[in-house]
Amino acid sequence: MNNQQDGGPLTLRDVAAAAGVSLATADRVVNGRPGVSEKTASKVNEAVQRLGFRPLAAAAELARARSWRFGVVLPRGSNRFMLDIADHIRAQADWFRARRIAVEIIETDVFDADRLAAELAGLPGRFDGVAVVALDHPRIRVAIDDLVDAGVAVVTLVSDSPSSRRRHYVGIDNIAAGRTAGSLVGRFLGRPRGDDPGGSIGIVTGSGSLRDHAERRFGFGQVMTEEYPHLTRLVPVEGRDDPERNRALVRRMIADTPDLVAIYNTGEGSVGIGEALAEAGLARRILCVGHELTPATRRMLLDGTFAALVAQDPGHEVRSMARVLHALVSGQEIIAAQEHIRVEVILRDNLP
Amino acid sequence: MNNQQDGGPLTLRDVAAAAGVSLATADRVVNGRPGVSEKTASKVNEAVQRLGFRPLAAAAELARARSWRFGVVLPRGSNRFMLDIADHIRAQADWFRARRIAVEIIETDVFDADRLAAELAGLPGRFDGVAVVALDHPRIRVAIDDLVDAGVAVVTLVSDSPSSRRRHYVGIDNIAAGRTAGSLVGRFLGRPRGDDPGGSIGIVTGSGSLRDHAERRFGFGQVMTEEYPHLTRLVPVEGRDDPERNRALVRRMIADTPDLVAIYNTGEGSVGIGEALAEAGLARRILCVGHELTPATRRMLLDGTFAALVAQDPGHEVRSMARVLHALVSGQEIIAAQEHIRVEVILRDNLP
DNA sequence: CTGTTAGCGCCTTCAC
DNA sequence: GTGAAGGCGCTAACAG
Repeated sequence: MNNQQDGGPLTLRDVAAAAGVSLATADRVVNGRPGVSEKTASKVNEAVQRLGFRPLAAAAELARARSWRFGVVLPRGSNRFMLDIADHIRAQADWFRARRIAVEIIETDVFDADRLAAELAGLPGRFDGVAVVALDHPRIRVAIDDLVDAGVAVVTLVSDSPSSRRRHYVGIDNIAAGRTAGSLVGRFLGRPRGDDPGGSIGIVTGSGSLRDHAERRFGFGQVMTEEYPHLTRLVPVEGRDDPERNRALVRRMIADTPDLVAIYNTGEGSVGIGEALAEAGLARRILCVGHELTPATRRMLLDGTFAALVAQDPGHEVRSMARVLHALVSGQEIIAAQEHIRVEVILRDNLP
Repeated sequence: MNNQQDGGPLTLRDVAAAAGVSLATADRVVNGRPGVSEKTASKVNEAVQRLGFRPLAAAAELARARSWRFGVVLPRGSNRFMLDIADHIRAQADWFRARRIAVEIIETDVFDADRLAAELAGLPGRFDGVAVVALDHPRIRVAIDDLVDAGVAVVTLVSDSPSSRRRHYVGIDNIAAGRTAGSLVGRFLGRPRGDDPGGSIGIVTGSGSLRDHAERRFGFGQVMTEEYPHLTRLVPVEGRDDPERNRALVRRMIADTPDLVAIYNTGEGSVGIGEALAEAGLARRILCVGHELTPATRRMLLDGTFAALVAQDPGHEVRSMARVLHALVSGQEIIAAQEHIRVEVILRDNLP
């Protein structure tokens, strides 16, 4: 790491001197601004290379003296996970302030494409950067592309709109998340032995049309088909992430499925599943795997109702969103490796 | 988040004006420096509260114009995981440079307490902050405390010395990591059914005296005893994290243990275990759980030799170390929640 | 196309 | 105990 012959830290001024140009010219080259001849530019670049110059971020930030407005579009009301996202944004207030970033959380009906599209249409001019919990819907794609065309830096958050021209997606690979859930269920149930008939697996999902849930079901199904063909998957039931609905659905599932051995919930509202099982005296006897760490799922992990959770860290996601938007608006590079959001597996024993 | 009535961003100058003092005095109060009377201080503090002032990090950093020297003491030669740590430190070079931090990696024989203690004794004066992969040994405790007394900010990395006065430990809870491994092994093997005799579990460990490995064995044993008493744990064998030794040990283990059903490796060198199993035609038939994601363990996860890994993210650890040391030397607060290093579970399906 | 110059917001001598 | 003034390294007007 001893990569600089310390004769006092290297500044742009040193580079300018070494290249025989003025500070301003060196600055133009380093920041890729126009108005410099080919040869002067290469002289400066050569000096940058030779001296190993890197601009001091703090000084650049101070001198730029620009402030930014970011908007974060989240589903209104909503579930614990989204509330956590909002809380983490507020918890980052100092980070934002220290970078002259004003953040506004905009709550809207994300599940209604028209409403969401209309909301997005009103954003240019109000914000320099926008993070949105998106829908994979043609109207949303257009709305996002319009935002991008209006010069707004756009990233999707948690739920992607991959066909849009958003600059970045902050969230997990939901197919991988579903596969992970599938492997956990399959392995936890164990290999069939002797005359073991396998059994049925119930699938509770939020809605058939949400991309993230669909991807999870898809990944789950992949693993089940490939690796655990002796297990039967029931037709997914839709509880719209609502504990009450989930409870009713699971009650019926229990009644209708004598060989039920496991339940996979692709979304929120896991607590309803736990309640239905407890009522039937089946808690801990039927294997449950769900998503996201919340007070409710934490409790059910600790009491054994749920065996494992597949999760994404909302804190990481918010910090990543902040870094990425800031990098995008201020023209810095984003370090992909650092911004990868992991699919986490949480058992009772590695609860954070 | 609309917490500032924007009339242009708030600066220390505004606070000084509001409190009726000079910039310098306001600065002294805000940074808790001496030489201000009680009443002036409270006037300033009141203004800070009322206006909701937060200093702009970039300006502070620039004005401080101080540079720091950090040293990171790592085990010499060493395994893939430690090499990854070193690589991540080099990959953070820009981050460090942008904060005027010069980092030096110091390789030493961490496993020899005297050698390590001597190395640490030579550090004061050379560094403002030191991160060390420590040993839980009285001599190391003293060496760390001496460093702290010499005014050096010290954090332990990956392996702790909890009785020392190090300011922070950057690493995972190894008991939790061992428990997690235990739950994975227990659940993957499945509940005993009918006349199922359970089986034996081999334990491969680095050395009996390393604290992290001992803690992992302890956590693993806790879960086994509590939850899976039908499984027999063999006496741990010590392979010093060396693939060759591990291979020989596992060969013998296979020969001596007809009912071997699983192997848990608390440390490195998992590849030797995989090789021994492959030779015996037992790969994928004996359940393996190990630690840390490396090219070798990744391969064995993909081919099914290992069912799961319990891991810590070296990238997170290096970034956390950097943030914490920087915060310590520059007198900033550290956000505990953000610095918690997670015990990760990696399956084939959620490989990053 | 290139150079000069005045700050960005805070910290740190140095006087008072 | 308090204040005035210069500068940290870079950027962005403005001249030339």
